[in-house]
Formats: sequence, structure tokens, C-alpha cells
Amino acid sequence: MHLNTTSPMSVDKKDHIINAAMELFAEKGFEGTSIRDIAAKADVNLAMVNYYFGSKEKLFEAMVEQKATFMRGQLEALESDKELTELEKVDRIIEAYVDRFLSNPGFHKVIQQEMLKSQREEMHQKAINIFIKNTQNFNSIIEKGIKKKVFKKVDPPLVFASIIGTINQVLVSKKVCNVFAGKDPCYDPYTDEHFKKRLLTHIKQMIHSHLLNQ
Amino acid sequence: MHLNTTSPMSVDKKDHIINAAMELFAEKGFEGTSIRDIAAKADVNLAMVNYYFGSKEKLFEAMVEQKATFMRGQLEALESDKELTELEKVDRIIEAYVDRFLSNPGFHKVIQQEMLKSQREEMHQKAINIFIKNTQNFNSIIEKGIKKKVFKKVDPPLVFASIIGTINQVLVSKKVCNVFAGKDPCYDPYTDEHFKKRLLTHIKQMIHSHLLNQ
DNA sequence: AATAGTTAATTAAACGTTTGTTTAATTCAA
DNA sequence: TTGAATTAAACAAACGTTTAATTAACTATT
Repeated sequence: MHLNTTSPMSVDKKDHIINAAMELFAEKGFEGTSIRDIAAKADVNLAMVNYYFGSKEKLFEAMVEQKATFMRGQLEALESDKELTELEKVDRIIEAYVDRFLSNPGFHKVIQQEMLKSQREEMHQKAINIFIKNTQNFNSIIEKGIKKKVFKKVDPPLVFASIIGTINQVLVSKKVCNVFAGKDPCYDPYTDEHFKKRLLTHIKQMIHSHLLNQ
Repeated sequence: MHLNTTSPMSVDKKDHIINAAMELFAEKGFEGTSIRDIAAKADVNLAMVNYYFGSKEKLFEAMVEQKATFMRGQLEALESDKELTELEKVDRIIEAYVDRFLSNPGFHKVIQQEMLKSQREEMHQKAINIFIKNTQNFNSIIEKGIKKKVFKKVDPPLVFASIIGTINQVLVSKKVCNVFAGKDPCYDPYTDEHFKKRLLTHIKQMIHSHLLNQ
């Protein structure tokens, strides 16, 4: 049995398998992806996947763990920051989410599929809990702004749903994006800085006019 | 071989199988659902599924066909309506989508999963095309409003993405909704008129302040 | 109205694949 | 030489699908 060796070789290989798996999960879903698919894409022997991760499900969990830790913690810091106004905090949150989602479209497609379904109850609940925590975090910022009367009386969790929902909707299909960016269907809008800026501008303008009195 | 009999008995049974399949597809995804699952849920013999539909994939297509025709055509009529202002049309569109999505959460979860993945290329492309058509429809209304200077200069396809994205985000998880509606996790918010009204109010207010000068 | 004939509906069982996983043997590195 | 890494092969289970046999429902004929 393999016991978390620190050999750089095998760590690279594990990462390599995780990346191949993530791409396939995003493209074909968890059940739609076979271990043989993953092994072929990562160009390793079939048995190596179970050797390193124990099972397909544990590989999935390892992949979520690795990609999730990659982007944790930043948002919690924002909430207690005394230097920023509520509006600035909202802008930072929007920027952070747009940046993260567009930089890791595959991962967020996987998570979204996981939240839509309710297979793998443990994983599902974990994703839900992270989302609830983020929403509560956002809510308390909005509510402070409402108390200070710099924000209108809005529905905080639904405002958050609109921000995340807009980005997710863009992630749902590359092809749809390209139609409205005037690009060919194979183009990748997510790495296009111009497209990112366009999305950011839209969300900020929409949320600003929703939040602010004028 | 079965050849589209008009006997009411078998039509009922086909519908019954389709409904069971849709619920399972929404819950577990296409690949995560076996024909044996479907047969068990519909309480019919395993072989009946292939007898009626030919294959699992054709059952899926039949299900999409049936549920999609159920809600086609209404939006196209709106666009050419001369009696309504652009803002009224936008409101009608929002109402129509909220109503449809909340009335058929399972179906829209299935479609969303299908759009996220790119398995079953034909199905995927079909869903994309419908979405593109709806977006173009929406765009032309917004652009008329901009020309008439009743709307601000916004990004029409992204405004549409925000409307649909918000509703989808709500659909993503019943559990998350219930946390913010103060209900227990098993409650069904989608059939709750109060929750529907709340979602409708949020989207309308947000889109209004984004579109209108004041 | 009863019956024979025909087709559709339904069933349990089996088919060949593919699935995730394991084994046992081999190669490689320290 | 020892233990990890890697391999091809095999495993049982689950999968979508098909078969062949049986039951039910309908039609036409008497």
C-alpha cells in the first residue's frame, strides 16, 4: 500500500492524475468518467489511480480538496477589514469570484454539477456548507451597508445569488459566450482579459445601481 | 416492436416512465441513473423501458421533447407585441422564466447538467441553440429600449445571463434556499408562493435599477 | 355471444460490455 | 536487498440491451 510518500516524482504524478480527472469530470460528469478514461488522459497505468487514491470517489475528494484549498480564506479576511467601505468590499468580492471562476472553469463546473445532483451526500453537503458560509459572509456586509443607509433595502442572499448565478451562467457554456463575444465556437473566452473585464463591468454596474440610492 | 399505439393505457405508462426518469436524472444525472433505477421508480418491468423508448438515450430525448414542448412559443410572441413597452416586456419575460423554472425544477436541473457537460453532443447543441435563440430574443428588446433612450446602455446578453443565472442559482440547491428562507432543509421552497414572490421582486428591482435612468 | 386468431404488452432470464477494484508478478530505485 | 512503483491480467458486480416465452387485449368470424 502506498503511504503518502514525499517523493517529488509521485507527487507530480498524483497532481497529474488529479488534473486529468478534473477536466474529465467537468466535461463528462463523475459517473460519466471511467477510471480508464482518467488513466488514459493522464497517460498512466489503470491501476495507478487506485494505487494512489484508493478509489474513484477518494480521487474525487482529493481533487476537490486540492482545488478548494487553493482558493480559501481570502473572503473571510475581507469582512472584518476596517479600511474598506461596504461598497468597496462588495466590489472586491465580485472581483474575487469572477477571477476565481474564470481561472478555474473546470473545477467550478464540477462543483456546480455536484450541487445540482444530490449523489455523494457527503460531498454535496460539503459544497452546500461552503456556499452557505460565503452567503452569510456576504449578507453581513450588505446588512451593515443597509444599516448605515448607504445601501438600499435589498434582499442580501438573493443579491449574492445574482452575482454567483451570473458568473455560473457564463461558465455553463463556452459556446454561448462566444456567440455574444463574436468569437468562433472553439475560442476560449475565459482566458480572454477583454471578456473578463466585460463581465466584471456588467456585474458591478448592475449591483451598484441595485444597492445605491441616487 | 412497438409502434406508437394510441391506446391510452400505454401513453399513460410512457408518461409515467418519463416522469420517473426525469426525477432520477435531476437527482443523480444521466449516467448516474440506471434503467433498473427508472423501472423500479416507475414500478414497471425493466424491459418495458427499452420496449417503449428503444434505448436509455432515446428515453432521455423523449423526456426533453415532452417537457420542452410544454413551454415553448410564449416568449416569441412577446417580442413582436406592439401593446407593451420594452420594460413591460422585460417584466413579462422575468415572470415567465421564474414561473417556469420554479414549476419544473427537475427538468431545468437536467438541462443545466446537460449544458455544463458536453456529453451527448447532439442534446448539448440543442440546448445551447434554444438558449442562444432566447438570448437573441431578449437582446433585441433591450436594444430597442436603448435606442428609445428608456434604457441605459447595458450589456444585453449579460443582463439575460443575470436573470437566468439568478433563477438557476436558486434552483441549484433547495437546502441553500431554505437556510435563507428560514425553513427546515426538507421544505420545498419552489412551490411556496411567498418565496416565488420574493425572488420575482428581487430580480425585477435589480434589473429595473440597472436598466432605467433616474 | 362465443370463439379463434392476431397483435400488443409484459415478463424473467440471459447476453455481452463496461465498470471499479484487486491481484500477483515485475521493474525500478535506494 | 528491500520496499516502493508499475504493470498486465483477472475479478465480481452492474450496466444497457436483447431474447424468447407468456399473458392480455383486441378483431373478425361464426
